[in-house]
This record gives sequence, structure tokens and C-alpha cells, in this order.
Amino acid sequence: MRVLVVEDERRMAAALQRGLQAEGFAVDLAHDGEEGLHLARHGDYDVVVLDIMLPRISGYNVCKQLRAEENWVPILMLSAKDGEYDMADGLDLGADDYLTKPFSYVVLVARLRALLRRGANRRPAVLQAGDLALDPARRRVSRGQQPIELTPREFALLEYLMRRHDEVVSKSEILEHVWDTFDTDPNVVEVYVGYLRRKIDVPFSRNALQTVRGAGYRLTGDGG
Amino acid sequence: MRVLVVEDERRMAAALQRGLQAEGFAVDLAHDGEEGLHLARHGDYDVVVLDIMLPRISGYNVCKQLRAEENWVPILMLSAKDGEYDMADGLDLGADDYLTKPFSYVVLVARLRALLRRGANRRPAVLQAGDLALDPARRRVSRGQQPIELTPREFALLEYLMRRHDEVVSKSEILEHVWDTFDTDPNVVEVYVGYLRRKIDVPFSRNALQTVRGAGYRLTGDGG
DNA sequence: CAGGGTTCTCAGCGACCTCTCAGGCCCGCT
DNA sequence: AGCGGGCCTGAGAGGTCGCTGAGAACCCTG
Repeated sequence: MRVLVVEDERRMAAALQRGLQAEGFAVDLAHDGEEGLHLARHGDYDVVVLDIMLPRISGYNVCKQLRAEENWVPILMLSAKDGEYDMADGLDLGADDYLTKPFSYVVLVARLRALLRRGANRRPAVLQAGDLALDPARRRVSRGQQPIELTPREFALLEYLMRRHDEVVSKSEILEHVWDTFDTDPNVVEVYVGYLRRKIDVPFSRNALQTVRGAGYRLTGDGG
Repeated sequence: MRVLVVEDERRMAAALQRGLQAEGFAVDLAHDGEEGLHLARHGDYDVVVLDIMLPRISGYNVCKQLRAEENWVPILMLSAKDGEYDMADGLDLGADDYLTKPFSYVVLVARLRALLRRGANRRPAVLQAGDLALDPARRRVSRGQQPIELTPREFALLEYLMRRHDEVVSKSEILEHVWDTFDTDPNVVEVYVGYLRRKIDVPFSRNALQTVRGAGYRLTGDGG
């Protein structure tokens, strides 16, 4: 198992290297964000340990950059104890786990192994609802094997509905998130729901995109 | 991060406190269910570790009570190994995760952190009354496995009754909370109670939605 | 500037929902 | 048993909500 450790404090980096090697990992070190980003891109690691506070490029941005490039290597973030950085942000940016310094060495190893175990089934890429699939990164939609063409607005609407599938989503919520306004005539939502239905609904089958009169719409996977 | 540990075995409680403090948590202890409930209500914790077997009030009931009060603090339940309690029940009552004793300390911490991460976007659990279930977010109602279709007004009425289930609720309270008026003819409530009964009551069985003549209505779970 | 695609507005229609009303039922009281 | 008030319910008027076709405005692209 190959681990990349991106950490600028020499002492900490060396300690991690030694410790992890003792556990049987192959360990590479990077001492700033730029080097870390470069190695992560080309090194084919199984997991990356990434400090947040780094010279040149912060750990945040390394993580963000990698995810933007669709690199889904598991990342465990490290932060200093002072609450300057909000770890939740790190997770939002695509980190898989985090530890706050000072951390227990045993815990670190346990977390790394947990990440490696889960590793394979990351790649959140596509959203699913029944046999409907939407890939936000590639901007693609399909029902089963059948690809579906959507206009940008239709796509944005479907993406929002799929992110909240099985929930009832009100028109005003839709207006706010898809149209980015809140005082528009809700009729435009009805119109686009109509467009979507013509494209994603299977004839002679229960609609995947249901109207909940007086409340909004609900996109269901076939199971629910 | 503030953690409340509700655990009656002194030794275990002390061990958890020490361990979690070492991880950087602020830890409070409660030694029975009553104290735990009190602290959980007023302490503004980020997560609660809750043993099931407790003096005075069981962990089950602490959890149930908190959820009934719309307190959605993440709860991790602990149970003894013997299968007397079914953990699935705990999750139904609104716990977010559980561990069976004896558990690994590392695992406990990992689970706690996972809860903290998810914490914010938890969704309020479904309301239950007997085998009747209502999910406010999904806007769904079911009796057992059978889904039930309700109009918006019917849904609002049932939601209000379920939030106050087992209590007697007067028509004027209903008018105020469901119709948002107070000087309307109370007959409209009677009419809608009638609509609801036709949809949610099981034929040949005691009504779940009882009339309390002169006082109002009471929705009972069959069990109590 | 023409053409095609996309977004949005508008108005009509149908279905559904809400609420009122009036007659009858039921319960508790005398 | 008889009475009165509270409660239930069927019927129906009126209103609201959501869907849709038509077409105008907009925006690229060639």
C-alpha cells in the first residue's frame, strides 16, 4: 500500500514516515502543497495524508484541485488544534476523513486502514434514482442504458431533484436553487417539470417525478 | 466539541471521559437516565453517548423523549452484548448509531466523529403512533406497509395530532395551528377529522382518532 | 443576419381541494 | 323516556392548483 504524506514540519513528517513504514506501508513525503499536488497526480497512491497548513498551496486547495481533476484517491486531512480551519469545510471539499493535532498514532493508522477498506467504493460521481442516473461531472443522464439529452436548465432541475430524491421539494426551494431567484412566477417550474417528464418518464409506468399537490414535487426511485 | 456520556457504571464512565478528553473533546458525565435527559436538554452538546441500561429512565426512553421534543442532537447508543435489547429498535427511536459492548475504543471515536460530520444535515425522524407513521420531510404517511394519500390540509391536521399524540387536543387549538385562525366555524375541524378517519382508521378496529366529547380529539398509538 | 435551440410568459382547462350547510345521530342529563 | 347540545356526514358550490400548447424573447453559432 502506497501512502503519500504531505507535511511541512520535518520532524512530524519523519515520524510519520518511520511509523507507517513499520506498519508495512510504502511512504513518500512531500514538504509543500505544490510538491504534494504533483506527486498525488502522478504517483498512483492508495491514500494521501494531507496537512492543511502548508507552504505554497494549502491542503484545502490541494484537495480541491485533485477532486476537480476527478482524482478520487482517499484523503485524510490533518489540522492543528486551534479552530482556525473548519474541518467540515475540508470534508465538503472532498476529503474523506480528518484528524486534529495532536492525534494518537494508533488512531491515525486505524483511520488509514478504514479509508483503504472503503477506498474502492468512493467516487460519488453519479446520482441514482431507480434506473435513472445522472453524472454531474460529465453532465450526462441516462435511463438504464438509454442516454437522455437535456437542456442546461432541465439538467440543473433534475440534478437538484436527484440530490434530494424521495423528499418533497417545494417550488420555492426549486426556484431558489435552480433559478437562483425566489420571487419568480412558480409556473416556470411547472413548465420545466413538464419538459422533464416527457424526457425521463417511461410511458405506461408510474411517474418517477410525482406532483404532491400543495407541497411540491418528489422524485422517487422505483423502490419508493 | 462537547460530548455528553450517559453511563451508570462508574468505571466505564471514567474511562470514556479520560479517553475522549485525550482526543480533545469536552466531556460531561451523567450517571442515570434522568440526569442524562436533563443535561441533554439544556447542555447544548454536539453528540451524546447513551447507554441503554440505566437507572431511573432507560436509554431508550431518554432517546425517545428527546426526539419527541424535537431535539436532534446526534446520539450513539451503547448496549450490553446479550441480545435482550434489539438495537434496531434504538435506531427506530431516533438514535443515529450504536455499539455493542464490549467495543473497541478506536471504533467508538471513529463513529463519534462520523456522527459529528453528518450531524448538521440530519433529518428529523418520522412521527409514529402505533403502526401509523408520518414523515414530515418526505411528506409521506403509511399504516404499516400501506402508504396513505392525504391532501395538504389532511396532512397538516394529522401531523399536528401526531406531534401531540395521546394528548387531548381541542378544536380551537387545532384551528389555531392547522388553519391559522381562531374564529372559524369549528365544524370544519369535524369535517376534516371525518376525512382523516376514513383514510387512516382500520375497519372493525378501535379508532385511532378518538372523540373526547366536549374537549376535543385524541390520537392514540395502539400500544398506549 | 438567418436559423435553431433554449428559456420564459400567458391563458385556458380540468381536476382536485376546501369549506359551508343542513339534516340526522349520539351522548349525557334530568 | 325525553330533551338539548355536541358531533358526524353527504352533497355541492366555489376556489385553488397544476398542466399544457402556443408563441414571444433571447442567445448562440455559422
